[in-house]
Parts: sequence; structure tokens; C-alpha cells
Amino acid sequence: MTEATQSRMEVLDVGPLQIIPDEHLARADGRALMLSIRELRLLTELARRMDRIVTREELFQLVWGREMRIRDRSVDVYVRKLRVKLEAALPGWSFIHTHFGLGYRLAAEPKHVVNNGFTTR
Amino acid sequence: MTEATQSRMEVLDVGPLQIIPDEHLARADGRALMLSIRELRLLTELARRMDRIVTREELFQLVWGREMRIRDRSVDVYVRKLRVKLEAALPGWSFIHTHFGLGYRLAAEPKHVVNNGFTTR
DNA sequence: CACACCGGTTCACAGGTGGTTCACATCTCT
DNA sequence: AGAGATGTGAACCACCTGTGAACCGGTGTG
Repeated sequence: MTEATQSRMEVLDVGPLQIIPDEHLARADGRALMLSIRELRLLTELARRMDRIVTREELFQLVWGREMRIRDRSVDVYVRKLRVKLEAALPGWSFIHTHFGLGYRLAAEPKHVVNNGFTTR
Repeated sequence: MTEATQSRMEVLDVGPLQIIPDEHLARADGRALMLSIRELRLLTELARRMDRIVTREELFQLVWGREMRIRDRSVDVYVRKLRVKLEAALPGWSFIHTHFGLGYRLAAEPKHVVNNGFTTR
């Protein structure tokens, strides 16, 4: 029964993070995270484009469903909110990486990988 | 979905380095590199002319989109920035080779290859 | 109805990044 | 050695991003 429903269920895995959009749920090492709708939505869209850079404009369009006005900082603010919650749930990992001038990229990476040219922030 | 769009996607392979210009992304052994726009652009243009010597003038024209002024050192400075990041990401490899009086050449070569009759620089 | 709470939005300021340009060091070739 | 080419570190500054907080409207509760 539940099996049947889940056969087509979208499940996104990002390292120790698991996102199940249809259940409006995200888990960190199995534990449910408390995310608001917008937060989960943003995380989901990032996860669907895992390891690829997504521009703010595209993210805004995907999550808010309309064109982003210039200088709108909503995406940044929500990225911040997500980072705080993800950091609290999974310290030692970093997930949302900033690509200056381009946008954000989601990928599970261990933190503070020193100056080796890879993502550190 | 996204797969379809990627059918014609340009992907440049230089040894353990992979450059995907359309995603504004370069990977070292699969791991995303943090490069600035200019850096990626320069790396891309070099990669498109892999293993061939490219003059500063041509590189400048390709990356900056205008004529290079005499004594402009921008290309050198960015070559340096790239070298530092590539060295950090893939120690043991060297990629950007200087050809004195001519320009630069991109090619993945193991480092410190001594006495093999060829020059690494 | 009054009120506390919560999420979403917006704003202002802090802080960081990248592009450009210099100045000086080092190297190459003659 | 000398001239010119290239390597390298750093300063400067415009612009981008991070961050804390105020504000606002809806909702649930006493």
C-alpha cells in the first residue's frame, strides 16, 4: 500500500540530507527538519538541480512563481535561513555554496576543507 | 528534462580537469572548483585551444572582448590566479605552460617531469 | 475581541569578493 | 651584464552577499 504510493515518490538525497517534496518533509540523518514552506520549497528546487549552479532569478521563478524584481534579496534571505537550520542539524557539513556573481549550488561537502581551491565557504 | 538540454552541451576535458562553460563550472576529478567568472572564462578559452600556444593578445580579445592595450598584464595576472587554484585542487599536475615571447598553452602534464628530453615550461 | 506567535517580506548596514592596476622580483635570451 | 618578458604580492574600489532586525498580515488561543 504505502509501497505502491511511494513507487513514484520523488526522493532527493544530498549526502546525509533527504528531501521528500511530496511529504513536505526533509530529513537529516533520518531526523525530520522543521522547515517552513518556502524554505522547503527552495531546498527542493536546489536539490533538483543538485551540484549545478542556479541563478537567483531562476530560483525565485521556481519558488515564488513570478519574476524576480531587481535588487530583491528574498533568495539570499532564505538561503541564510536554510543554512542556519542545516548547520544546526548537521554541523560539519556545508550544503549551499555561493558562486559569486552567478548564484547558488547545492552539494553536500564536509566543512572547512582548507585552502585547496575547492569550495570553502 | 534537463538531460535533453545537455545533449549539445560543450564539455572540455583536460586530463583530470573538466570544464562545462554553459554551467559556469569547472571540475577537478569531479569536484566543483570555485572560479571567478573571468578565471573560468580564461580557462575555457585556453581549453578550447588545448595544447596550442595562444598569445596574450588573442586571449585578451577572447576573454575581455576588446583589444589589449600594450603592457597590459591582466592575462598574466589571471594565469597566475588560475595556476594557484589548479595547483591547490590538483597538486602534481601542471596545466598552463608559458612559452616565452609567444603566449600560454594549456595541457595536463604531470609535474616535475625531469630529464625526458622535453621541457615542461 | 485582544493578544501572542509565526512565517514572509523588506530594509539597512557589515563584510567579503573579484577586477584592475602597480611596483617590484625573477627569469630568459642575447 | 643588459633589455625585455613574465611571476607575484598587494592596494584600491565598486559591487555582491551575509546578516540582524523591523515590519506586516494571518492565525490560533484565551
